Amino acid sequence: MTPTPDPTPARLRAIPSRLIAGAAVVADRLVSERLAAEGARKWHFAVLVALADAGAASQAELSRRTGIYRSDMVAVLNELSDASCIRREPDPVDRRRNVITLTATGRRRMERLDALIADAQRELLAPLTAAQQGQLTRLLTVLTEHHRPSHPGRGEAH
Amino acid sequence: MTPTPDPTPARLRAIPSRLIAGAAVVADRLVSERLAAEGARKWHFAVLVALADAGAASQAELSRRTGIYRSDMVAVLNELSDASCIRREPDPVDRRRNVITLTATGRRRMERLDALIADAQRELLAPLTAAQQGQLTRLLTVLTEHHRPSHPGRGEAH
DNA sequence: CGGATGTCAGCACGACTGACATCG
DNA sequence: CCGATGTCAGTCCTGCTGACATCC
Repeated sequence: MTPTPDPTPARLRAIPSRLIAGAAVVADRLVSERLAAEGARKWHFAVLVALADAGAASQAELSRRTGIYRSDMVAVLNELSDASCIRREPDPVDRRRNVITLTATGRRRMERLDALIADAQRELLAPLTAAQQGQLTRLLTVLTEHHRPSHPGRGEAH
Repeated sequence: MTPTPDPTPARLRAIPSRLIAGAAVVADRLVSERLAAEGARKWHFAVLVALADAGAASQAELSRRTGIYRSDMVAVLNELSDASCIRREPDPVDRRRNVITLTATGRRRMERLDALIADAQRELLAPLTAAQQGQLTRLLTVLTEHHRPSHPGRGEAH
């Protein structure tokens, strides 16, 4: 009957950083569960999209596109390679680099995962109206954009 | 000169769960850095507030109020106890329990940490107008409230 | 030479599980 | 007996660091 009153003190519930953290947990669970059903993780999807949308690249470049550390990128690419989603070949013009290429299998997989993630987003944002969903993403975009590593103060002009 | 163009593909940047995750990283860094300057972590603050706002309680009850697992609560309380912020005494009426009480030292520490965290929130939300800050917290409240563990579908009425 | 690259080993943390003894 | 409690041990994941050999 009683709607399970939240035992969390109001003062804690009102802290924005805590709200964001809570939302992140929910969002991550939603996404990860769907992807897990397909044996994938979000990093796989991120790399696949980075390749599909911006073309073949070195591992370091993929790190920058996705935000994955280049140390961790190794394992992700190994898994994607084992699943024939990508090819990893030495760069003929720069022998330090590997050129990562998306395969047809990889593209199909990306599209499949894309659908799963879109579902998760829908479920995540379901409690909000369409207008509110737009507001939220806009606000978060401004916020994160403004807090980029290269954006500690307010700009790089000096 | 060029403002360091974000190499992240637009498709990835537009995913709400990714936006939220990014914001969570920023928020967590901001808060944790401030607290680290004082040798504290967010769990310490959460427990102190839970005690100050809702009164003395058992460890299990504190777990529910703060969201910290009762396994991990042990270490947090040990640290708070070492710093004389709380007292941990066996409950005379239920000998399984410990009664956790906030000390005067603990209350002062809580107030100190509260100020630090408020600073962090201000910095976090600085890129938004006051109205937008209100919108964001409201939207996130609705979202998280609606995705509570006891709230998977849309309500407990049936 | 300085700097980038791919790789590996390892750390610190946080969420979480399992087990256990105690007790209501 | 069932269930809650406090505690400990240990797992898994992730963000991140350090080091190293290779190469521009």
